[in-house]
Amino acid sequence: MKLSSDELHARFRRHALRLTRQRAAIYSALASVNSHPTADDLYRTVKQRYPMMSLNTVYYTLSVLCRAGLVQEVNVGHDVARFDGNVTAHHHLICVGCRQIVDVIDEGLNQLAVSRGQARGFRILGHRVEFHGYCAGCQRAMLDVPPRNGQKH
Amino acid sequence: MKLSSDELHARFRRHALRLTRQRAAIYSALASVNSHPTADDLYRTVKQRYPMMSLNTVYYTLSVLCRAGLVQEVNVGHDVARFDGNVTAHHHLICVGCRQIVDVIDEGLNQLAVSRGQARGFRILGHRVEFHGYCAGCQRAMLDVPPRNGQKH
DNA sequence: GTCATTGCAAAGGATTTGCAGTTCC
DNA sequence: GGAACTGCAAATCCTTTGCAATGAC
Repeated sequence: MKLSSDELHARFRRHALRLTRQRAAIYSALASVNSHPTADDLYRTVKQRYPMMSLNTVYYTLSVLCRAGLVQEVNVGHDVARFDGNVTAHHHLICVGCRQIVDVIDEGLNQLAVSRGQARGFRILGHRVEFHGYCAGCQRAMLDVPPRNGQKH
Repeated sequence: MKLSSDELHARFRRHALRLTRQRAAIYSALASVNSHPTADDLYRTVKQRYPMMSLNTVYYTLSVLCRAGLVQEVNVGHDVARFDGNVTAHHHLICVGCRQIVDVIDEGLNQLAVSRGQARGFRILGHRVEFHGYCAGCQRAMLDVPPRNGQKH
């Protein structure tokens, strides 16, 4: 959903972050979408309104926002980094066909813990669950076009 | 643990993979260790016995083994890829300090499922759970040296 | 006014690709 | 014998870094 200007200012102030036009644009774009875009996706989106925006700034801003906890980085394999403006507890469904990422909200998954015996003295800060599979669209596509060998994923 | 030559041949044959000296060395090195090495770690290990080994071959071999299911790629953030010769169901404990990865064997975690309502038509193939935290060693180190600001992670 | 942030260009580094020679099945 | 694998070098691509100019607080 769209973020109000007041809310935006409040969030940045709460985390003691300077609010620049670029940051507002990048964070708003990310927070208003649930598609887990890459840095480059965000760059292209934001550049439409701020043509002087540099990709570097997108990366730098995302790293600042990540560190502040306003944004989360999501990993799908070792390809490009993808970002998530939703920092409430949730997990992900990942399509190994088209790489789309869908949020999973499930209180049970939020409560997972490692047994004492397995924890090996770790102090656990959090956890992530990723489900891998084929989304509805990719399943349909596989029915239409029979699978080939050597297909990546 | 060390892998017998017979078992090695059997595994490769079972997956219809050609067994070369390089592949034997790479796979043995990975299967006999539980430290989740990078491609470069494996390269350096294996190069000691096979000095002509190329890093490219390590990458190529790992990709073949991954696709065959003899090896698993593990992601820790978006830095280097790390590999796991243990392909039985298990999950990971990841130290955000020193980046070490420790296996978690827990039947409960293996049984996780997404509720029908959340699955959005996905056909789930598998899932992974990552616990993030500080290992015992990093906790001790933090006590000795008080934390600084701006510390990555 | 000060210091973080920005934009540009260039560097860095993990991984992939092209290709000729070699080797396994 | 032929397809797959290997090694070398070069290319690719995401991300980071250096640095001077700018702008937020």
